[in-house]
Order: sequence, then structure tokens, then C-alpha cells
Amino acid sequence: MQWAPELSQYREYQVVPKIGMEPIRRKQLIQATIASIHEFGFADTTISRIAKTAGVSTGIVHHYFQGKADLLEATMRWLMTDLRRQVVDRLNRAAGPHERLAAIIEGNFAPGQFSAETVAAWVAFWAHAKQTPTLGRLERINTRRLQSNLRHALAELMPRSRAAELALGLAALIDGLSVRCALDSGNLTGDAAARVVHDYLTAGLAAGGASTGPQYRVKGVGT
Amino acid sequence: MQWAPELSQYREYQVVPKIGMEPIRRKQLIQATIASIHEFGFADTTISRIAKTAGVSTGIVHHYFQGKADLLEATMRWLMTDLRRQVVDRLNRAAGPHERLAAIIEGNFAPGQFSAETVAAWVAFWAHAKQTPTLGRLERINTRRLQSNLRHALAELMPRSRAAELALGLAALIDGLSVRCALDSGNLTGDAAARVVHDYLTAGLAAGGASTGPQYRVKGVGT
DNA sequence: CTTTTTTAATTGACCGTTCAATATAAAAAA
DNA sequence: TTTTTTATATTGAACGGTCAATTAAAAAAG
Repeated sequence: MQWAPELSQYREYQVVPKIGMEPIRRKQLIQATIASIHEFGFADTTISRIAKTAGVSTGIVHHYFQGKADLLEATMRWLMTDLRRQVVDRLNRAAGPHERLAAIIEGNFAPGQFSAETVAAWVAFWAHAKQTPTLGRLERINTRRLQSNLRHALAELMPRSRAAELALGLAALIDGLSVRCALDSGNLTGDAAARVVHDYLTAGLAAGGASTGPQYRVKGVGT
Repeated sequence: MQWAPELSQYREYQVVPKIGMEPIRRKQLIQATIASIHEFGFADTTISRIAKTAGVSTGIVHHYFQGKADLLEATMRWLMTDLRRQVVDRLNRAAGPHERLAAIIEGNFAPGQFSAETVAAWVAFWAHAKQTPTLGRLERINTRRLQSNLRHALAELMPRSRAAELALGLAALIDGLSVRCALDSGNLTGDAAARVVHDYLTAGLAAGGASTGPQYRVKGVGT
């Protein structure tokens, strides 16, 4: 190698830039991407539409991102980071499993998370996670994090197997309510959605350990 | 007008059909559309790919459908009809609210409904319901039908307001489990998913009438 | 005057749709 | 039966349009 990795070489990149446009433009373009997905849908979210929404030209996008795929990945990371911060902030103030569960639920339904724009973006990314490996990996990280948080808190209150099943149900309910928010657009508030999840959790805790299974069955119809 | 609308004129079109290709081709193209959405995603589901999957030429699509949008609408209607039949079949054999609730849940998780192909198509249509009015209308019909079925059965077992909230939660949980099935691809069986919903219902019934609301709150974090 | 940032024109690929042709099979006529 | 007629079924190439990406020149900043 012809260059020695001196400190100045690294610092140069941090200290010398004439103007700190990069973080500003990246944030601007990511938010424009979210807005475009909400307004026009994922399919009609083109580079030129993102640029127009952000109030810049199309060339800018390729200057700050490697391409459309890179921008979309950065957008999903942005959403994940936002959600994570909401949950972690609340977890840091929570004491005991009950408060930790409440922190997770309320973090997922915080105002910024349960907005029409955000849930539309999440549903769009879910729809593409299977075909785009990068987005799929991010989705898996996000899902595992939510279920792991829930499972560990629940494990202090019930057997592990029951905790795992209840964690799956809670996570799925949160996702399902996001879908409903994205489609009913405005008729479902974050508070109302959070209450549904809280009720599910309370009922699940009261039911105690055992999974009950179907209590009634329709006779004569094979499953 | 130069022609009299005699019966023979109408019957000719009905009686003389050379070959009954239409229903065959329509079903063939709809199923190819579902398969393509699963394999390539909604964005890469093109006319030529659908035609190739179905083993026909691209032109044929426009002979049996008005265009791509018409084919996609027909595909969503097909999914709705399929789901409806699964639920109605079970409802017809159900006696009393408990069995009716079980019928609705099991219908939604019947083998054909909880397959990777079907759930992938549903998630894709959810993602496009907001931008495509026709798909949005169909989605609304489907959601209203599910929630209405649940609400009426639950109303016989609890106060109406509580029934409405529980119906919302059950419907959202079903949707959320579909999302999980679409993303985890195979790791979640229909039986396991149905058990989660059954447990939620059982716990919700045991909790009785009142919505409990959050039992614990994280102090110092504004919602 | 130099470097960074922005713009706008261009390129190549691919989409949905159309259309003229060809094939096929049922119905009518011979 | 055999031939002719007629309407449907199907094909695949061609067209117009749009997209992401590239590129070089203009504009702005220091």
C-alpha cells in the first residue's frame, strides 16, 4: 500500500468539507422518498419525483446515493433507526417487565411512527422485502428485534413457550394495525391502536401460562 | 335503428360459442398473475412475464382483459371470492356465536388462503390499494366484510363497543400474521397462526366486557 | 482561479399496448 | 360426407412513452 493511514487522512474527510451539505441533502432526499411513497406509491416513486418533492434536480440523487436502490435502502434504515430510538428511549426509563412491555408498545405507536406517511412506507417495504435481498435483511433485523424485546420481557411473567407465542401475536398485531392505519388513513389513531395492543397483552397475561388452543370447532369441515 | 332486438340475435351469441376458451384463459392468466407476484414481486410482474408464466403470448392478455389494470383487479376479486367461499362454507355449518367465530378464523387460515403465493399477493395489493382506487374499493369491501362478521358474532357475547374493538383487533391480527407469513415464508404454518388468533379470542372473551386500557405506563415520556 | 455543487440533455433498456397476420374449429352449404 | 363459410383464438413484431443512469457543462462558493 502506498499510503500510511495517518490520523490526518481520516480527519481530513471530517474537517475539510467546504459545506456540510451531505447530511442535510441525504435527510432531505430520504424524507422526500417517504413522502413520495405515501403520495404516489412505491411503483410511481421515481428518481425525478423524489427530486421534485425535495426541490432539487435529479442528478443530486446520484451524487449523494449510489442509485435508486441505495436511496431506498437508506430510507428503510432511516425508518428503522427512528422506530428504534422511540422504543429505546422508553425502555431506558422502564423498570420491570410490565413497564418494559408498555415501553415497547408505546414506542411502536408514537406519533411519528403511526403517521400515514410512515406506515405507508413500511407496508411498501414489506411488499418488496422478498424480492430485494437488502430490504429483506433489514426487515428481518427489525422483526427479530421487536419479537426479541417482547419475548424477553414476557419470559419473566410466563413460561418461555407461551412467551414466544404471545410475542409473535403482539408483533403481528402491531403490524396488522399498521396495515389498517395505512389503508383506513386517519380513521385509526395511534392511541386507539395502542389500546388494542394493551388489551391483548392484558388479556394474554391474565390467561396465564397455557396456550388454550381452539375452544370451538366447526364440525365437518376439514382444516 | 336498423335492427330489431329479436331473441335470436341475443341467443346467437349465447348458443353459438365456437369454443369456451374465455373462462379457461381468464383463470389461467389470473393464476399466472398470482404466481408472478409471488416469484418476481408486484413491480416486476409485467404483461410479458405473466404471459410467459401462463405459457401464452402477450397479446392474449388484451384479448381477455381490457389491460393490465383490469387483470390485476380481476386477480384481487379472485382472491376475495376464494376467501369468501372458505369462510361462508364454514359459517353455514356453524351454530351459535362461538362456532361462527371459529368458522371465520379457520376460513381465513385455510390451506389455500395461508399459502406463500396468496399472502404475497394480498400484501402486494395492500401496498397498492391507496394509489389505485379500484383496488382500494375492493380492499375496503373485504375488510368491512371480515370485521362485520366478527363484530356481529361477538356482539352476542359482550357489549357492542367492546365487540367492535375486539373485532378490530382480531382482524388486524389476521392481517399481521399474513404479513409475517409472507415475509418468513414457510416458517409459520396456518395452524400455528390460527392458534394465535384463537388464543387472542379466548383471552378476550375471558376478559369479559370492559376494555382495560394500559395497565402500566412509562413515566416521563410523552405520548 | 479552483473546487464543489447543480443542472439538463442524452442514452439505452424495457414497459403496456396495438395491430395485422395466421390458425383453428364450429356451422352452413353442397 | 365433404366443402365452404364465418367467427373466434392466438401470435409476435412494432410503436410510443417512461425510467434510471450517465455525462458534460454551467453555476456557486471560497
